[in-house]
Amino acid sequence: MPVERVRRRIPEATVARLPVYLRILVEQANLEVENISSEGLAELAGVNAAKVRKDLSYLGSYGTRGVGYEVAFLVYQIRRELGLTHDWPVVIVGAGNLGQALAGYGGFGERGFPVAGVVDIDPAKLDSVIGGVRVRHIDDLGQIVQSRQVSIGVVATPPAAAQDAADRLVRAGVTSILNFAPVVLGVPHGVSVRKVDLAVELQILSYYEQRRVGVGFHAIGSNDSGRGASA
Amino acid sequence: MPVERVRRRIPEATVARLPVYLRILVEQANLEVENISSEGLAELAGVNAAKVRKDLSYLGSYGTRGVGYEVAFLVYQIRRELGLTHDWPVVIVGAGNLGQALAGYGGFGERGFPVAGVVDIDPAKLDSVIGGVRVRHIDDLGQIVQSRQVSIGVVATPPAAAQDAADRLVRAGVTSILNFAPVVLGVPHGVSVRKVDLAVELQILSYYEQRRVGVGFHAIGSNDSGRGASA
DNA sequence: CATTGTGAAGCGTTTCACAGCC
DNA sequence: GGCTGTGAAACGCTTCACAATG
Repeated sequence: MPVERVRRRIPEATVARLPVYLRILVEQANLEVENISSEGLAELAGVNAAKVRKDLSYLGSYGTRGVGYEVAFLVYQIRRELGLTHDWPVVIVGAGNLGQALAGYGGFGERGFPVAGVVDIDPAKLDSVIGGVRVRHIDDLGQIVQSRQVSIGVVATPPAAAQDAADRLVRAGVTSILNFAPVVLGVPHGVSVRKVDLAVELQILSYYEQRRVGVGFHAIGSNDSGRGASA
Repeated sequence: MPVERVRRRIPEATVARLPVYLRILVEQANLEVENISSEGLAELAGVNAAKVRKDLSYLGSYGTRGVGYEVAFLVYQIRRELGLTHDWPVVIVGAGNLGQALAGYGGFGERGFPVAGVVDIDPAKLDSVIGGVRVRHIDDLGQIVQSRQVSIGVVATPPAAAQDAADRLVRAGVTSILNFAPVVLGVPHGVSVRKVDLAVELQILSYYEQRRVGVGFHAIGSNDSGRGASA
């Protein structure tokens, strides 16, 4: 067992940006870029350089004054901090339109989140194969979670079934949920939930779109990760 | 022409929550609930009652002390404020896995965002019909945007094509973009962008999941809209 | 001497607490 | 009496500005 050292508490807003930095740094590494300044990374991430420096400072002092940050090293540090040193198998509940698209989308596994299973409550959907995974009955959830050590579940059901899906996931032992259903999930204390809600996103855009009429401007923040309007 | 009255500036964080309140209020209206207190709405939305009151106060003083808020009236006011009094046709760029799922997902149109068109650059994808809409070539974008008065575009392309998609959308006259590609889009000042990035969401969950090991607790915020861990 | 790392100021959001009102 | 509306306090995040430094 490796000894866990004391972990600094990283602000939520920073945690939400680290994945963005990570993606950019990996791209830069592929382009054989060895060093990057806070200024350079900020540009690519669409944020302010001071923010980049502050964010990275939570990981430790890994930059070199006058030079910048070593790309490969930063990639390593961010991966470690985000817990991306190993895979996190996920289980998808709901084999409808969205569940299928998610399971079929290869990017999941590539990025360290292999689909350990797809389950549905509808017998008609069973045994079809999506993205190389056979759809199983929701009653198999516990077994899948146990055997594959799943700790992240994805709710891709219709709204009416979402709370039940979440309850089942929690009962099966899942402690993080990514919710695509337009429903506020109730989960026990200690379970993390993040939601992705298309209608909400569009309605937010609608608000700024409406304001645009007769006004000349608008800047718009976004999902924690600070992307907005930009040039 | 209706006279536009002076519009209060609503904080971004509040704008992101209004769609959630709206959805809940519509549900309550369907359940024939006539009045709701800030406490009640807060419970259903998974937020604090004071926040609900402050949020709603930006719309005006529409509550009744000692009673609460009239559900139907609030629905109307939030709709108006969000610009949901008319439809906002959207155009989807990218007819791959995700683009198809989005176009096929009926919820779009129902919620006031009918799919005015789906375009792709790949000739092989043309003319297939998704969700009742025929896939057209990306060169038709301008024509679609013009004729259908589209101001919101959805980028559902692979990452490498996302910036080009955004550029084309902007050239066609779109002023709001919902981006599903894991890429930071550069857009001219005045164009709103919101992004939905599955990998980022999963990586954020990974962070808290990792922290969980050996610790006993965690609360986790989310996409501007304040859903977190709860009981 | 370019660039990091970081106190301190600034700003937006949340929460408290209570006066105001039905 | 119960619940809203809102100043004011508390909090967290962002940005500034500059000393530290390879």
